[in-house]
Amino acid sequence: MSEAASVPPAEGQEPLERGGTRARIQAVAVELFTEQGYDKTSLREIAERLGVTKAALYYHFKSKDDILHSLVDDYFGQVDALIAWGQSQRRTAEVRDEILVRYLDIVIGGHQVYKMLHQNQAALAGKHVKERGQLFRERMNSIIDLLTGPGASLPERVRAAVAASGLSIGWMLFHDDTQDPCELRSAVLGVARELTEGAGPPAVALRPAGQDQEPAAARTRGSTR
Amino acid sequence: MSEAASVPPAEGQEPLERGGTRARIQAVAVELFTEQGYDKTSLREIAERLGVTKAALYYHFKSKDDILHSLVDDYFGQVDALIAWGQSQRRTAEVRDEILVRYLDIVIGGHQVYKMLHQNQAALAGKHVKERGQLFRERMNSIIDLLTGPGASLPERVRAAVAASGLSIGWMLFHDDTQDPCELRSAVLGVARELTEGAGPPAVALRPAGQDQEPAAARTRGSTR
DNA sequence: ACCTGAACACCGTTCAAGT
DNA sequence: ACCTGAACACCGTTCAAGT
Repeated sequence: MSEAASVPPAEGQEPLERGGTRARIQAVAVELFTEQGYDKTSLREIAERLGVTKAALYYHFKSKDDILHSLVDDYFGQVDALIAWGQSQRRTAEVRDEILVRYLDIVIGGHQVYKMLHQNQAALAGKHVKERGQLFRERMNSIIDLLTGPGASLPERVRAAVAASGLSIGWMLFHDDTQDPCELRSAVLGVARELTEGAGPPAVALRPAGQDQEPAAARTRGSTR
Repeated sequence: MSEAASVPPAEGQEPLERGGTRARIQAVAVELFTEQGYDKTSLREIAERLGVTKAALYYHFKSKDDILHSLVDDYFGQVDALIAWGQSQRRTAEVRDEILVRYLDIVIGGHQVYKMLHQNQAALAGKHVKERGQLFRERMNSIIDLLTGPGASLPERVRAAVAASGLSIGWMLFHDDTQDPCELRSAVLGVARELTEGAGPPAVALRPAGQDQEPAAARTRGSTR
């Protein structure tokens, strides 16, 4: 049932768990947090489903909050890696497009966790509003910077914000209803691309002026297929 | 401090509150729910801030959940009214634009409550997932229908979804940082308009073909100023 | 190393009782 | 009509103790 792959996974900063109880706790937690919400899920429920006592959970995690944050770290770690990658690249249209694609794939891959996080934003915001609570906002601002450049105007930044958050919103909104995820991926990506193309540092005209035939019509409808 | 207007407000379906204790509870609740989150806010805190006991709150509301839902009803009532209005109108480009404007103004007017609801989505999803929990999704689907028409393709529906949710996301994301809300309103609205123009039932060409000068350039950048 | 049993303060909710 | 005081089951957390 909860058998790991035959080759042991590369050891991260977490101590390697042999019995896998820690991972089983995470799996049950992400399921219940998504179904019922973080605060409505009690540690007793998690413990009962695993056949242990409440107190046993405290051997593996410092607190209930710590379980949630172990999940958060996994997800935002991917986003942070993407942002770091983007910051190391030159600011070209190709890189900006690649950021959209990679960000969408992170959202798609972490669909379950992302949905859970999105529903439980309040639980992420601790009383000490120093680091937490602004998790989404911080990342979004970094992504906006990558998509526009530092000195962009407000309308340009709004376009980038709607493009990036539109990827996740669009995916989450239609994912449960669609029977063709591939088509949805293309549609969502198409909208985001449309909002970001022509963004970035003010470029000189690339094509010699003169033959601007049918420039609007081709962009208006989603021609991703 | 908490003095009502001199002219008594029109009586709704709620029993008219003379002392205004009920309204005071709502005001304190919306504040604390936004700051700390629904689940992290205890009834004791609300009661203490009002100088009453916990049990006193149960005279005005059936439960803690009931306080939250009284706030929800106020907000979604406005959205439902907009949707009903939209459904009674003809499906023209003007009506679709008016829907965007009115929806944005609802978001702006209910900024505080909207932010609170968005952060506490998990609290809204009861265990009985019949009516609740899908509050946002239901409304969004109705708005998408109004902006596109029933037989729209997936890319068209995604465009409308990103446009509508972009209004609220864009507003929430930049509102705290901007010092010119009017400029932000224009920028956000501009992006949404760009995503919805050309939507709706397949229209015949409105202008006689022939003089399509510079159609794309003016639309590409936000020319709201 | 991994888990239990019992205790702690706090939570939402109820209800008889007061004015 | 409006509110209190005391009780209820449940929650997250701790900790000495077991293997």
